[in-house]
Amino acid sequence: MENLAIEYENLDQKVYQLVKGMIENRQLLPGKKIPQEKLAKEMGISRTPLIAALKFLEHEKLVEAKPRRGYYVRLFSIEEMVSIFEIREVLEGLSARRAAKVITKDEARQLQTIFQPYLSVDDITDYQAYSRADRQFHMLIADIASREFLTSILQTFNIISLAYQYPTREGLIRHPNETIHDHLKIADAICNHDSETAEKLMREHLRSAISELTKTM
Amino acid sequence: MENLAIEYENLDQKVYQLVKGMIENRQLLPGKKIPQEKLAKEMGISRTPLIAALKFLEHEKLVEAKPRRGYYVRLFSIEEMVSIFEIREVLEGLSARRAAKVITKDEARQLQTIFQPYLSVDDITDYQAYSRADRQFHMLIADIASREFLTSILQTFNIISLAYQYPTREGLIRHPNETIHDHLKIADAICNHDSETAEKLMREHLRSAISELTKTM
DNA sequence: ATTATGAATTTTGAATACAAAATACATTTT
DNA sequence: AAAATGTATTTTGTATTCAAAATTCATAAT
Repeated sequence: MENLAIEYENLDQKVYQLVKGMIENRQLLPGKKIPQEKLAKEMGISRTPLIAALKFLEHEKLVEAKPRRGYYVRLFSIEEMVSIFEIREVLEGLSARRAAKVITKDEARQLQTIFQPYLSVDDITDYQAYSRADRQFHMLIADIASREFLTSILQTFNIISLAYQYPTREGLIRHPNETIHDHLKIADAICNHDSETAEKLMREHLRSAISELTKTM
Repeated sequence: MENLAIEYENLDQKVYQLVKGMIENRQLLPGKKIPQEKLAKEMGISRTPLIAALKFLEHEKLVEAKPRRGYYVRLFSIEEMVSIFEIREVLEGLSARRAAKVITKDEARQLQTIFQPYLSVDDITDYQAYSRADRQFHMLIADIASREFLTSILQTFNIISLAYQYPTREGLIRHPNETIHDHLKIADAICNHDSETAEKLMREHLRSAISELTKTM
């Protein structure tokens, strides 16, 4: 009677992923209007599933709906960025704590790998690559934590994505030469199952971004 | 050139509020399918804006889309409830801290008013009314905090709403006779601008719900 | 030359349309 | 009677349509 259910799917999620990707790699720029007809044509679909995807993104605050005027890629003020990082502080602190409790050997290897390429470099200049690594790092920790969370509630907040909309240096607030140390220490704490330290370090890491931001206000 | 813009609006948000309300007052029950045609007719609109609203609710996890099968009101397992409360712990802790910093005289009065009716009662039996007060209390704190957050990022998570989907006693996990004291102390701390204590008490309050929940697992 | 006006064009919000899939119901088979 | 099958009905996902609103662009007025 109940389903060993074949799971079907609809276009919503695929289109959502695509558009989100376009925002993340700056094919769609903050502040710019999203051309519905054009985009839909490019993807070979009608406006209906595109609008569905935009609704998701609107809810994630990655996109803004201006009624009768269309959808725009969200552009954050410094003040809003501070809010985003305050929320990240507590949420990713929780992620780090939980990740430390449930991480597997394999995931630990993955986590350690991300910043491997930068260990021997003493001045990091490729911001784009480092920004990608940074995001990957924070996302992976959220993913690991979310496995045991059973729901993937944490990622749906998507607060991490918002953070990279900062207008300079590929969304990086502090210089890679500084943050690389934070990242390595956090990774160590998580891999050593030291949940208390992991939470503490992650919070401090994000708090540093906040002080940096408030300086520019 | 730029707008002192008249702000227009569309049906999405109104329909969203309506459907959300129906879920909150249990006119639509957890696990039950949402009858689109019927609902749309009742509201005097087409399915288009209703579906838009359901997409929002899906993203908030208040509703679940089963492709080719429709939308269902979300039913949470105990494990998922624990996750929800872990997230509430850190997020509402942050809210309480910020609220304590920015609360006005007027808002303080409002906050103190919510549990006024229960001060003289020594056995609270109207769970429905108390549940409403409880939600109002947590929401108000989030609102106050969000004013200074500039974006209303915090409420959009809507994690608070999820919490009341718990299947017994109108979504209340601990008995009102116990929680009333927590609430009064939290309100006091916030009204006295004691942000540290406010955060600590709010966290403890939610942590108690978590232990209660884990007992039943 | 800038600013204002207004028609022409494009875009939006929402209803409607419709094929494909799911569900409900009746009928037949075991 | 229970299970399986087939048919009718309903519902879903997506495209299409269309009026109302916004934008663009050309022209006229200051």
